[in-house]
Amino acid sequence: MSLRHALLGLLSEGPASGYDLLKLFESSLANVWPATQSQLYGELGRLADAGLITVRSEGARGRKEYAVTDAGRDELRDWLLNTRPATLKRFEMLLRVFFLDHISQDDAIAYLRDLHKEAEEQHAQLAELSEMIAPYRDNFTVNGRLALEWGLRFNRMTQEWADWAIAEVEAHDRTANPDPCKPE
Amino acid sequence: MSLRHALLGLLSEGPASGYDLLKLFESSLANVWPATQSQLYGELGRLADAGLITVRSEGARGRKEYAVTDAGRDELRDWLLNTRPATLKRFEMLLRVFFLDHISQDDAIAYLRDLHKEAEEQHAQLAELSEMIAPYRDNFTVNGRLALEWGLRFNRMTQEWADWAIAEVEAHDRTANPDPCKPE
DNA sequence: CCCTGCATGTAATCCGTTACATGATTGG
DNA sequence: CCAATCATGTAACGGATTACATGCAGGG
Repeated sequence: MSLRHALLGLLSEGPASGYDLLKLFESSLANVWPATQSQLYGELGRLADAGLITVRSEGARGRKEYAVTDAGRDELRDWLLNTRPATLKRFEMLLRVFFLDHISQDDAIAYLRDLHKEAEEQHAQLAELSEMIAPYRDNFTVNGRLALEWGLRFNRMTQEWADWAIAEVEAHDRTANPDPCKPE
Repeated sequence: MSLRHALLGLLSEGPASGYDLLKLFESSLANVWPATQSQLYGELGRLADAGLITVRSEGARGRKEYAVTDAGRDELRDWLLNTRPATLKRFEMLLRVFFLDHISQDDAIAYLRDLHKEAEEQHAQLAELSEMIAPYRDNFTVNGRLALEWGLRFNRMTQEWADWAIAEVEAHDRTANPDPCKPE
């Protein structure tokens, strides 16, 4: 239930509407915890029912401004202090690597080059974001920079790995097995 | 729908029962694409209905041995060649980093140390696995080693990042704000 | 004979995605 | 006045997790 805590965290920085929060998810949290509009409004309702947030005011166009309650703040702290991230990782990109022997060596290398390229592009995108937020000094941005640095290192690491993996696939001679898709 | 392709991939290495496949998921694919028993039997049924796999033989204790069909092999190749991984990444560990200003500096550092430790432990676990599979030379293991190397680099990277982040948090003096949980 | 491991299945529930549906306000 | 943006909500569907439920076979 991390969406719930993401919302509590964002609202702890200050009150906001569902729409405001959606924008925050699209900008700051897009690479870390994506969420859709549907999900967000649904969870806001549930948080309000549970008394962790309240509607502080209603504005134009049916806008509801939510604020976190003391109970909500407690819940956030408890999540941060007393629970550990349950990291069930699914990497489709790596799953494909397991089955690379079912396509030709050239296609396998093309796949790895593609991964390299994507990591390069995402790295560039994050570097740009890093420059954009450079002037800001608020707590949220300071924390965000820690996460961003992780992303930069992650993409650099993936590029280096892809280079290594390409060399590895090239070295592992499969010419003895000209039709690797049907090993029998 | 990657579970489907994971199953097709495993069955392309040779026929197996649901139980066999479950063991493979628990060993080889646990860190890349975890799947539960329920999910697996359900998907096997759907794959059989779709004609991508067939029951090659039925053994003792109701054991059904599945084998991939030509249609299934085509589907696997198509997945590998003509689709790109849709990487929606959710990192609860990083989400928490965004809200580190809601706990004390000491607690924040303790959290980062914990991440370091977990990465260290997972690295050790993967290194052990690496030694265990060292003698094997089959295609599946060769590919698996590529994925494993990514995991080793990932955990090394995360450790280095955690060290950097701890220094960063220590440098960012928050003594001026003695109650960072309630910034107002 | 009993325990462990082999072996399969179903049901409830939750979370996430996509799509549909609607309407108010503001700036050009 | 029209388009873009602000703003919220619901419904259908699919995938994942947890729990429940059952039973056979082989080794000690």
